[in-house]
Amino acid sequence: MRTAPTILHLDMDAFYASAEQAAKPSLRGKAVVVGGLGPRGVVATASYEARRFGVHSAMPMGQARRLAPNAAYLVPRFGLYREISEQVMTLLRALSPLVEPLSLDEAFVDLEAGGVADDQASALAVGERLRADIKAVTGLAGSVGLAASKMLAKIASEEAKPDGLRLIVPGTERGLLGPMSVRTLPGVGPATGDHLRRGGITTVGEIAEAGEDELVRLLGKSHGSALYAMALARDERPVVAERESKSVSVEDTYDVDIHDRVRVRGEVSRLAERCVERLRAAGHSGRTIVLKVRRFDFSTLTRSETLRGPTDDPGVVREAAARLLESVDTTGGVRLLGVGVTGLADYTQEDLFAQAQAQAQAEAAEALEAERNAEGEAHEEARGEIQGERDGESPVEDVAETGEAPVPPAERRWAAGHDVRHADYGHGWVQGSGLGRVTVRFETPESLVPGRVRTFRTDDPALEPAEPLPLVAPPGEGAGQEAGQGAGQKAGQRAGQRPLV
DNA sequence: TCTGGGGTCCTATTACCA
DNA sequence: TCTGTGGTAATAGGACCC
Repeated sequence: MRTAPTILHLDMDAFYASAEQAAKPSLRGKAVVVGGLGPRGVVATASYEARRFGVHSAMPMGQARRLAPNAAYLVPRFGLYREISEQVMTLLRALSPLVEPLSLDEAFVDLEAGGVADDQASALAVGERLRADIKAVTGLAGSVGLAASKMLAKIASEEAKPDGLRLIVPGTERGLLGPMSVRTLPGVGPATGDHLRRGGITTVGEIAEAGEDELVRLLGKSHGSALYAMALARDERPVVAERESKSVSVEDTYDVDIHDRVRVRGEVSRLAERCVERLRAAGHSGRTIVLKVRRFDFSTLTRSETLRGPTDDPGVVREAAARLLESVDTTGGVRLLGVGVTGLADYTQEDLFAQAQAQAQAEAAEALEAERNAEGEAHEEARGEIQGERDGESPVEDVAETGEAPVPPAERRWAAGHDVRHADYGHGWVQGSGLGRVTVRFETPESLVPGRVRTFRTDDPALEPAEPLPLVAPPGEGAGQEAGQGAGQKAGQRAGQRPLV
């Protein structure tokens, strides 16, 4: 057990929403909700202003709109968040080689391994400087927790929010934890929380009092003893940099349930392709294909199939997914479909090719033998994993692909919150769209006052999608460095516009 | 008025093999 | 040859996290 608080946990405050507020001056100080905007969307992040209305993460969007009808509703822009995240992670890695990112907006840092802090005072200094650096580089606020273990550092940063720093002094952990809800502990969600409550346990202190045997009885060996240890503030988990991923998956929830079996097959095929794209981009191949189906009644099931060797061939994955689908009843409709690959390997293309060839040969020989043995009697159900492309004439897909190419509606092409550029008015972002119109607010992260709002036809040739601008201007580059940006924006300032939101 | 998308880990059951 | 036995994969589901 460490005796100094040298594990740091950083948590960016309301990350997606804060990034959008930094990018869009007109949203600063206002309720902002980022998430899926479709009929089945949920909230990814709500700004602190929106939280005052009761909006929070994972809440259905419809409910959020009822609670905060005047908030700004935006679709997430992961490209932007990833860039900001990289800037933050770079600052963290300057502190220590041991940085463990948990997501785009969270990470652990082992300060001791970095040699930047070995006692309370130095840890505090590092934490405060880090927060200042993050603000200077990204313009955003992050909260820092410092403690002797991961669990406590994370609890500390939670307590520090928003825009704060908290250090848990070694030796005070048990007293601090005792009165807290069991839900504070990592790994205790709604189900485990209910379980414990039924066992008469609602606080961390009560877990400690109950004893390990009782916890194991309630929750099982692994979970029970892990939780008991946490309740005693025992957590020896090291900070691990570079955890390699174990699976890759894509899934889509549809705005309305799909009933048509042919469409279901078509969607599964598309998902398989997208999954393989991601798999390849990550330089991986995988051996187990997983199909996920959520039915109309929200019941979810998975079906999986393990191939004889890893693959990154879209045809192979598509066909495995299609086979798995055949074992699933979709009458009644499906709301979600997903395709994933696990059992990842980073085989090179060459290896894969050689392996596929060897396998094809082996199976050809096998098939020949079978043919000899089973005198013309039907094809034994050789599942033909690797050499799937052999039977390329799949009638199923031909049918599936006859579906007309969907024309993206205006709301998709001009997604709320995305950046655009207009030939005359410069840089702005989509405030809303529909009915052949798109409304744009012309402002940049540098704008000092909310920008002016204009409405265009969705097919206006002067309007085009644009990349997000940096939230903080790089040194030496002032505002207005973007040609054309000034015009619309300054016009708005001059006229003192207070556009409606 | 319902309930996203991307993951991780754990558990139970079954199959298979030596 | 029959019957356990134990280990390891594969499969399915569920909880949890951000």
